Amino acid sequence: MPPGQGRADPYRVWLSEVMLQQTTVVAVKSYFERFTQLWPTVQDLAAAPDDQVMAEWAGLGYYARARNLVACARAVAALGQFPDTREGLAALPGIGPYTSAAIGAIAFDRPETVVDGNVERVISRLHALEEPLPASKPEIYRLAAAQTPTLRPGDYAQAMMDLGATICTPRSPACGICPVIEFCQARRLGIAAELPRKMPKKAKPQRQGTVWIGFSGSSVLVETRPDKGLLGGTLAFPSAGWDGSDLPPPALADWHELGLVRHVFTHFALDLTVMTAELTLPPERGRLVPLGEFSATALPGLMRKAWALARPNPARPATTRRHGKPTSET
DNA sequence: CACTCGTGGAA
DNA sequence: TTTCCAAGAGT
Repeated sequence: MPPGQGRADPYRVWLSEVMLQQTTVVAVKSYFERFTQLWPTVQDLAAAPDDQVMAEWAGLGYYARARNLVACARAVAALGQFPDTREGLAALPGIGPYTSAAIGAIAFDRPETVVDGNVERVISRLHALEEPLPASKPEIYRLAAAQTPTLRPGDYAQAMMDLGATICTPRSPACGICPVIEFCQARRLGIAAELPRKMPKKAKPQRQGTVWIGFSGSSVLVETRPDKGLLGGTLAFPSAGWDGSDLPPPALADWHELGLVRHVFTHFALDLTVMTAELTLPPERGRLVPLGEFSATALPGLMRKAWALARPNPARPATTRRHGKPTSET
């Protein structure tokens, strides 16, 4: 997508913008390449099975994005093409205020006001906004809209985001090489690095839970999680105690403890006890999958950590199978 | 409007 | 080790 060279493929713009929601470019890159290779067009993606898309998304996080991605692809396939207006785009699942504006500007050359975290920071500093986020968002949007050009709005939007990502960074902004330093009120006041101010965030509560990794010969017991809620729609091992569910083990068996997995979600931290057993009775939930057909890459990060303790042939045996406090407690 | 929803890298 | 946080959306 050379700057100023016509328009980018709406499908690729959409896919990349959705993947980049709250996710770094480095983390997205390989996923984007994989998705566009597997599904070159929105029609291809629309025809893909849900579980295959979920498996390819595994590890990227925020799994509602993957579920909305498929729903959106199917809606667009039914329409025949992507809507070319912000309103039309925003009506699709997984496309909100930011993404609809970004696609409109980048793919359809529309002068939409594109405001992401980068733009919020750049605008906050340019105008030295002292009011903390998120209360300052309406004012940020007004100021951003007032300086959005009608010429090459897509390049402008990406330039603003690149400025925030590479120069006007959250910590230690590189004001010395900033191309718009002469317009920056925060720099003039010497408070650039302190903006935007933010409301203090709540501490993360600690949760406990248990995950059961059961084997039956050369098969392992897995389940697909409900679409709603934590890790919604992902492949997982049966678990309980941490996500609102309080189910018993998925099968009556001689479960024994393998260790503890620590994981941090957006709004809580989790200590998950990993149990394993050889199943001699049919499981009451989940399904047995032959290890030859099982790949940990289809699991979300939390479940990959648990699998690392239970997998039959650890390529590299972990030096520590137990986390927590090795000192006391036997 | 406050809360839910992942993950991994950097300071 | 702890904290922050990254091209937000849905409810």
